[in-house]
Amino acid sequence: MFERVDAFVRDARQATMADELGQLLGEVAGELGFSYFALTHHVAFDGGVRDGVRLHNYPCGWQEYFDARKLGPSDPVHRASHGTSVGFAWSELPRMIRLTEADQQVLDDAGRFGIGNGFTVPAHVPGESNGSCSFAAAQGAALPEEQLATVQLIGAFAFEAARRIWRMRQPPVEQPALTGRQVECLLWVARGKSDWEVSQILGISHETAKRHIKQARERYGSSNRSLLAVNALFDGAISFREVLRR
Amino acid sequence: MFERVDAFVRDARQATMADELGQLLGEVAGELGFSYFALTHHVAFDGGVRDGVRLHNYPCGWQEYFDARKLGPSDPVHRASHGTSVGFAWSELPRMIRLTEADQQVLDDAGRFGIGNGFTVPAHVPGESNGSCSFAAAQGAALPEEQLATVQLIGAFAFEAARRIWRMRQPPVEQPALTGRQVECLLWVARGKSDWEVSQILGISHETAKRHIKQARERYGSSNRSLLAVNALFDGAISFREVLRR
DNA sequence: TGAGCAATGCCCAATCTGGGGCATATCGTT
DNA sequence: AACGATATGCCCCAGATTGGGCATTGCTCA
Repeated sequence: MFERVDAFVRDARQATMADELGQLLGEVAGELGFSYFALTHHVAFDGGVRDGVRLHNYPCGWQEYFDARKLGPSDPVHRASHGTSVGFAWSELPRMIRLTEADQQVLDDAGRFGIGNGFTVPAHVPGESNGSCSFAAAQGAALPEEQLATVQLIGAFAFEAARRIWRMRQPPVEQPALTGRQVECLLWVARGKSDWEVSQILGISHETAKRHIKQARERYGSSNRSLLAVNALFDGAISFREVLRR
Repeated sequence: MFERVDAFVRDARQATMADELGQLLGEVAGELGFSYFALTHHVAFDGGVRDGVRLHNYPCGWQEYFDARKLGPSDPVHRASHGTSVGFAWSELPRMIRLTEADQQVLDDAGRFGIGNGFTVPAHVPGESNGSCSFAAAQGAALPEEQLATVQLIGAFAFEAARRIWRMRQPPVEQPALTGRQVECLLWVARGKSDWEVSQILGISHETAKRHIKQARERYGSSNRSLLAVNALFDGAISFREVLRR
């Protein structure tokens, strides 16, 4: 199996086009005993090239179903993947997130489209949309349970290859990271401090603190400090651990 | 090799204490041909139990060197790991980030401590500190280049095991119960809406929206809406997926 | 059937925030 | 030497937020 993984990693590194990578993924998925694969960013797709990475061989109609409901960020499998750093079987979902009725509906509908049980490997890079790479059996077919380690590897390397290809396709605006001072201010903002309090804590003027916070907002395009805190937490610029420490 | 990985994953899942996991990591690192391992969150450590995950067997003195310079978030290897979703050899660093003189100094100093070349596997979970799991050869020794796939697997599963152990260690937080309306308002607050906008969206008066938001703040003891959003996200009253959907 | 709570509404006043603009000093890099 | 990025400072001002208080309606549960 290791040789197969190695071969996939080598091929994936060579690939220069999305279709090529899709082809490779389809082949390896089949060999591992899966009918389907799906490598995607967890964003709502509505046609733009800049939407994000997406490669899959799900049954006809599923993508339309998925997009019509804008499931990218809210699909239960995607949501569960936001809470872990390694792959998991979909049968674990109830232990990972609270499944709402809408979630259950999505899972049932997937079954109706012919999608059975599956494995999903999360792929998160700070500052980018969250993503994942899934492998699924056909409805009714058994999931090759012993393949989690292999799938974990294939999924991770496939996602990285996809990132590389998408970066080549549109190398554009690299989002300027927050400056050190902006992060410091941001931490205190997320801790509920006012501009003035932040200035006293950091030993700078009220106006300068305001400025750093304003620039952090602009970096994220956040209209106010609440959304700023949410966005910065989501992409890892600051973490709950730091913010709520002590 | 796959059996070795499987055995590690099984053992790691059983582990209930950090030291146990460290022991397992040390063993597998040695078997793979590495002298050192380091599994850590990328935060500045200053002694608190809540600082984050950190397990390593680096040479005596290195941790003090590292902490004195607060390298957690700025260490060049850590920084490089923030730009990828799969493991990489440290020899790739110059192609991944711009190495400043300070970075070069850190790498040179690591060599003086006896740390040679290594592999690092990133581990990111939205809303948590970034982290990674590294394996390094002794200074002068060759890096087992063919082990990247194995290291990728061990690193990922080890990090997840560490997250599980640290979560168990954290004291459980009791949830202030929010009313349904409070949660609805809160969602829009976290999305960056003003009181007035929330009132229009929910079809209630400006004053009533203010009231719900105020009461939600009081439930959490949050001094303002930014901290309210952070607290509510942290304990799961609202989730990134709901907030950032669409 | 009365207490408690969720949800709704309104008013006031002090403070905070967000959007402008202007300006200087210090770094690197080019 | 010029440029860009970062960090620092100050001013103005409209609108948003927060912290008080007061009051009604409908529901549930003991």
